Amino acid sequence: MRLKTSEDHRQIGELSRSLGVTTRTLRLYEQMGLIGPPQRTEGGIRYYTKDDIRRIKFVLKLKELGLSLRQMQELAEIYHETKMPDRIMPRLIELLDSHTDAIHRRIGKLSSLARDISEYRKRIVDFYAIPR
Amino acid sequence: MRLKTSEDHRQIGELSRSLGVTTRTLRLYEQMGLIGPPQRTEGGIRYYTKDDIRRIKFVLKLKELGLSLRQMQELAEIYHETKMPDRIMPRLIELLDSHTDAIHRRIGKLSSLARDISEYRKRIVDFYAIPR
DNA sequence: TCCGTACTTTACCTCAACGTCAATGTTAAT
DNA sequence: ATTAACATTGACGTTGAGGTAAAGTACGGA
Repeated sequence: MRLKTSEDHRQIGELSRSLGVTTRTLRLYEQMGLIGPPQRTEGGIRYYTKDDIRRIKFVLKLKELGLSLRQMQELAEIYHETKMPDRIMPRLIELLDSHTDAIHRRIGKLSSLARDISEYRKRIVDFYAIPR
Repeated sequence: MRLKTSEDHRQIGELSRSLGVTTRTLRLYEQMGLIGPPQRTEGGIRYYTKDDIRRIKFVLKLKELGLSLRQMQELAEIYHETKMPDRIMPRLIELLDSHTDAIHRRIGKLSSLARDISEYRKRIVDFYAIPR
């Protein structure tokens, strides 16, 4: 039997499939330092432990919440410097807050944009319909 | 006196400034066929007429409404094929409509995202605040 | 031991809409 | 004629988040 999905060690292909990302993504995150490098076999094949996987899921969650990879890199740096979540959590909250603000601003813009468009559309339709 | 802002002929720098875009943008739009090539002096310097400028403003308006350059290219092609706005207006309306839909979808996503974030934030704050 | 599949790294490609040089040419005014 | 300010084209860079291909290696089952 393959080592593929034994209790605590999953290799990249299977893991990526189960997480809904590509292997490229996992390697990229590793390369960017968002996740720590996992253990390897003699031959160099990555094997991810439960902890690794939790870490990855955390990163994916943050991404889903709209943090950019760059921001997560920043968090990872703080994390490595202090090793304590005491420092990282305030920063994370800060990032989430500013992101929320940005979202609300964006929503505002899009709303007014939608209004503009419908107005513009109306003018076009009127102009296009009446002249005949 | 410079020819820069004489009645009907404005050169690219002054025009771009007054429109709030860069010269690069105007040249790009021309290169992409979104706006027709303006007259040039003997030496090759672009001089924009009022008509040119109206056209540019139209393009910028559409852009403001969220049309991509690619979509405007498409419109320009239709326009060149038929030379009649009879064809172009329905297509423009179509594009505006689909764009409006996209905006509303995007707003929906962002709204739920904002909710997710605030929930997540709360969990973090709770977890961070209580344990001591 | 061989095969097929999964894995490895490296490196270039994608999209959008420009930004930013660089090297050179044109214009208008003095 | 010189100079300052502007213009020209072309090419490469940027941002974000990976995609894709190539060429080679590792592993597990038969």
